[in-house]
Amino acid sequence: MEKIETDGAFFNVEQTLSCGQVFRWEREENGFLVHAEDKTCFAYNEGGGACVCCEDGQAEYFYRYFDLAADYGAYVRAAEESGDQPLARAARAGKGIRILNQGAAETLFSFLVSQNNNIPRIKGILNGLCRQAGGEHVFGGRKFFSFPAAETLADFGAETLRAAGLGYRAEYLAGAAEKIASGAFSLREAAALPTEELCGKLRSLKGVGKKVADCAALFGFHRFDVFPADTWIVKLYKEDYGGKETDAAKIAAFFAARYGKYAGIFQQYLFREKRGEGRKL
DNA sequence: CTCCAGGAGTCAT
DNA sequence: ATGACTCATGGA
Repeated sequence: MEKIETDGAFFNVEQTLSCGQVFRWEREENGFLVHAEDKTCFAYNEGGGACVCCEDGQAEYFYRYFDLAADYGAYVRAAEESGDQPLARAARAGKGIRILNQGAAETLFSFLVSQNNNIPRIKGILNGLCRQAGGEHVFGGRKFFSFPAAETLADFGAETLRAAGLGYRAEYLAGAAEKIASGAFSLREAAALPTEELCGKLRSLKGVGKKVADCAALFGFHRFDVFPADTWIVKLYKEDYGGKETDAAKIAAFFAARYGKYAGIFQQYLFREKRGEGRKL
């Protein structure tokens, strides 16, 4: 077992996990189990610090996963000095958020499932998919299910996915998995594209619209220059920014232009603040 | 019962 | 370019 210890001033595990960027995690007694692709770790805050425990040889993976090389104090400072009061308040309250480096495929598939759905149910569906289609891996002597490979999801097919509770999204996931598995869609090539082209390529997949593409770009490709606009952000825009647009795409463009290279992380501060901390996930 | 959830595709203006 | 309608599913 390996252990990463770091300062907790700008790394709060609960905030990082509960702000909607990741679905595969569970609260334990003194921390959180976090599942990423075919690995699991245990993360917690304690006495002003943060710790991540993982299997031997995975420290580098999780160091990058939690984006521990980046200076999130600088993001918080930028938000506080922006003169944007709702943003400054949200950043102060959520200063422990970090944008994870999740696997591109897992992120894309997860946010395909997320459309017109709620977070507890998304978590349930994804856990079910892992149990049915994912392999097993071990952490701390316990067995956990991995996120399924695109090939496995493609083999499952739309009917099986529909039975797993995906509803009308089953065809979308099956189609995307098939294109990725066959090589017709290359996530590796997509990763080399500038953000706008990356989003365009993602949106060429059926079922991937503006919102899902933005989430995949931010959470799966670590592009901070997008601002995913969901129903909560629309509400925030109307109530706290006095905006009069109603189209989510225009609202996303408004914030993306406003916040530039910080749009993604600022979006997480605002999303978490608007959705509220006390919510059961 | 209706409404909503980290929306997107399709078709009619 | 914009607007309504529809697409499963479960919880409130």
